[in-house]
Amino acid sequence: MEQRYSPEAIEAKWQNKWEIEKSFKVCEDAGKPKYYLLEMFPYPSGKIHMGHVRNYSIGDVVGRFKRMRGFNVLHPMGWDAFGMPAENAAIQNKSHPAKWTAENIEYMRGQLKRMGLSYDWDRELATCDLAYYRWEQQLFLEMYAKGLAYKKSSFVNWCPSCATVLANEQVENGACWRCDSDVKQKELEQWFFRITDYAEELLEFTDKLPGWPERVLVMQRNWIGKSHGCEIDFPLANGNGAIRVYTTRQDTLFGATFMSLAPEHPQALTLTTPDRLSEVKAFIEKVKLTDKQKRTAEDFEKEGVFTGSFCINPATGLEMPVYLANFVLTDYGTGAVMAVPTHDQRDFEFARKYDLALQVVIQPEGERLDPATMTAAYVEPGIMANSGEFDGSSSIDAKELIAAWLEKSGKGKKTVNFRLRDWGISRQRYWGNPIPVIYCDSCGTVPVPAKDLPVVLPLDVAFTGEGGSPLAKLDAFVNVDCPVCGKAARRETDTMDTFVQSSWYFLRYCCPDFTAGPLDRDRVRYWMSVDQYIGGIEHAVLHLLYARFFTKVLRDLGYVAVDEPFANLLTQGMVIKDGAKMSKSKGNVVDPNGLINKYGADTARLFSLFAAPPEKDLDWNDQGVEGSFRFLNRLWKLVNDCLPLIQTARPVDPETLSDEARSLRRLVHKTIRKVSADIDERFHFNTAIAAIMELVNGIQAFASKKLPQNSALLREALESTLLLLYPFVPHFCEELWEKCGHQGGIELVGWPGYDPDAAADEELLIIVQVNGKLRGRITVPTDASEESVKAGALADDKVMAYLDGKSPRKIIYVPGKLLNIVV
RNA sequence: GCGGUGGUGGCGGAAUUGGUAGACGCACCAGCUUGAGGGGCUGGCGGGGGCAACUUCGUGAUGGUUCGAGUCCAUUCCACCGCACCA
Repeated sequence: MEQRYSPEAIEAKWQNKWEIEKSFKVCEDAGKPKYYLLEMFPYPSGKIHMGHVRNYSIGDVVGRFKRMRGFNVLHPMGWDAFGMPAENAAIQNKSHPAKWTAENIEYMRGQLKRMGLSYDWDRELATCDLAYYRWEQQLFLEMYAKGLAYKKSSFVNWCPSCATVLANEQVENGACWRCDSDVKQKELEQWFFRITDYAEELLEFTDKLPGWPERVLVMQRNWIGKSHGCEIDFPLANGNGAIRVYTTRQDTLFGATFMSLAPEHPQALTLTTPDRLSEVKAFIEKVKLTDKQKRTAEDFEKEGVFTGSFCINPATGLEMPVYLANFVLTDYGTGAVMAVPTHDQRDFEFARKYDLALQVVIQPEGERLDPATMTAAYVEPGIMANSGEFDGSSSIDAKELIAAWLEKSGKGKKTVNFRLRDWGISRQRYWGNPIPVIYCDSCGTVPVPAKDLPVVLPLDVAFTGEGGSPLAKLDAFVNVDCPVCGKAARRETDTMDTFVQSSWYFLRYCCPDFTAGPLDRDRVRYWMSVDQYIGGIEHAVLHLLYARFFTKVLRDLGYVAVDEPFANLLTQGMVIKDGAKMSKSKGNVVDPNGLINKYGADTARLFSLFAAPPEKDLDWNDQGVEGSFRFLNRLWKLVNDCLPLIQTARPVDPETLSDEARSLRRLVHKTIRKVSADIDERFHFNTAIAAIMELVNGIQAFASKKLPQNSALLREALESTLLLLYPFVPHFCEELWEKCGHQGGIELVGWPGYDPDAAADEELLIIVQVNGKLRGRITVPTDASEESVKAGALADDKVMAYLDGKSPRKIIYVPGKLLNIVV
């Protein structure tokens, strides 16, 4: 009779059943509320790690809970399958990225299935499948037609190790986000997505995403980097044109005494006088060779070179020497800065070094700055000085006044500037989605006509590891007739950034089998937006910004009806062990396979959910895993011991219960109430599990008492426990549920409701304080009046001792909770 | 420097609206069970004092508001994360 808890057999049994019956397959159903639940899809790197276990365990609790609650839950899974590691592995193993990727997917799919995750596997997709990326090519061409995809020559971030371009978002501390090599600057013709067209809306909607963590929104706002300022033209002294600057400090205009240009500024060389040419060229070369990270560090020595030219301050009419300066960034504002050494620290240091003029135009209140004795720039607000008609007003007002004066006089205009740059998507790599474009000597850049799509990524390619894209060496791919004029032309050999694929995969999940276009508008309309998205914080800017951009573009192309893709975002914490993030290099990884082999998937899931709330870092602890396993064993034994009682039990009759029995039943219904709220409202799975553990402790204590056993109550208590625990440990609960004599599975039963009467307290514990300190506890009937509670408290021996004969000055009563006697 | 998050027992963490600080679990200690190991069961477990009932202190620090503060306010220290020469 007694049977040990053996997860291996149980888990295989239920996983098999779910697979055969396609238990989690969904389609659109107008009769049910929909719930789109999504976890960030993995890169098929080889095998899953603990971060995946945690991410997908969190998701699965939500999915199973929502299904029990009657929602039509879309819960898909797929593979972010293009990318560099596949190519690198292919070079190393003399294999093929397609083979490596397919094998990894095969293996990792098996691992996910062993975790018992409730995905609709019929919707599985891999971004490297033609059935996926072909539609992305169509979307690219639609974006090209609208001017949202374009090509330009620019200085780009170049990773020499990966031999490819990186987006700004993929450069971390001047190094490649993937391989950590130093990133160099290189001038290349590149494809871009015009994300800057959406900068304003992307920013605006960060205030309309209440379901997102504040820090992610803040990071996105900072990344977009909107600022208000002015563009001002400084005429050249020789009368040949002007230099345009961007500034947010137009209030300091009268104090601008020289001009600083980025070394890459297009006017840098044309402004250089012949006598200065060799020195300027040497400076530009030097800056280009400097590592960008070092160059943009705050403490990097400010250096520059005089071009020999002068421009005119449009406010003062004074001549200003034009310098090139290493700290001026070419891709922010206009790449030219009006230098105000008295009120900007960088300009101050620069002016001191090159002995340039200083003019104070903002005086702190009650103080007079003297340029001769200043040791640092004064950057705070103050009173305007040396600024003509603006003298005497506050510098805060002067910002507006001078902006208005510039506009009126035609010398400048108010403008808004963004830090966000367009998204460079060209990658000089093979394992990606080919950019569907042809170059013709006569016709220029020609998009591949719709009838010729898709551009299939050829598989018969050699992986030598020598520089350059393998595609460029494949004549059969490169050489093509121009679709316009028919003459010999060349294909684009760059592929798209893998972040393009992950920018719309969640839309394709709505209709993965659709063959008439990228998206089935009706099905997308039914499912979108994603109700809950769950993933790592590392994508706070990259993926989550690109996906928002794509959703807005696809909305404007008529494919989707929503403004934002993800209504609620949960960023789960990292998995930590021995004080550091789990990683191969630290040698502190716990292999999910070993864990599942030893304890089963249910224990792995339970511990990863119990040890910390989802958004916090999880401190991995092998002994803690033992504790979770122990709990399941204890419950297993308890249910099995009670089976004979359960199987013959009738429904509970509240009228016949003893005091102990009513008390246990109260615990059952209170626990249902708490667990429901913890899962649904707060995603606090750790406290939900703790409450269930308390319930099990209570049931066990009751069952072990030598009381006449109440089979009806035990049945209600244990079966409620199984229902509550099901989202966390589904195999375990299904198995015991079946043993209790039920057929058809737990999800059909639905989430248990609680009986308010059964959960209601019969008497109340009132905390009695004297002067705010705990001095006694009294129990009173639930309907006790304030007067009777006060009388009861004052009559309490301990309370009386503390009152020491003094009469209360004031008595505060919090109904049903607490009484504070002030003396 | 700017922004965000956090600081509670030996450890992970509870305390949802300002109302019993330390739920639940881990580790540890004692006892029972078992041939031993393992496992299981029972009890204890913030610091100081006391045989004990009990008492006193205690949520990074300092001050404040309040009958009452882990929770609110001010100042401050520390840790982690993100951004950072952005004109």
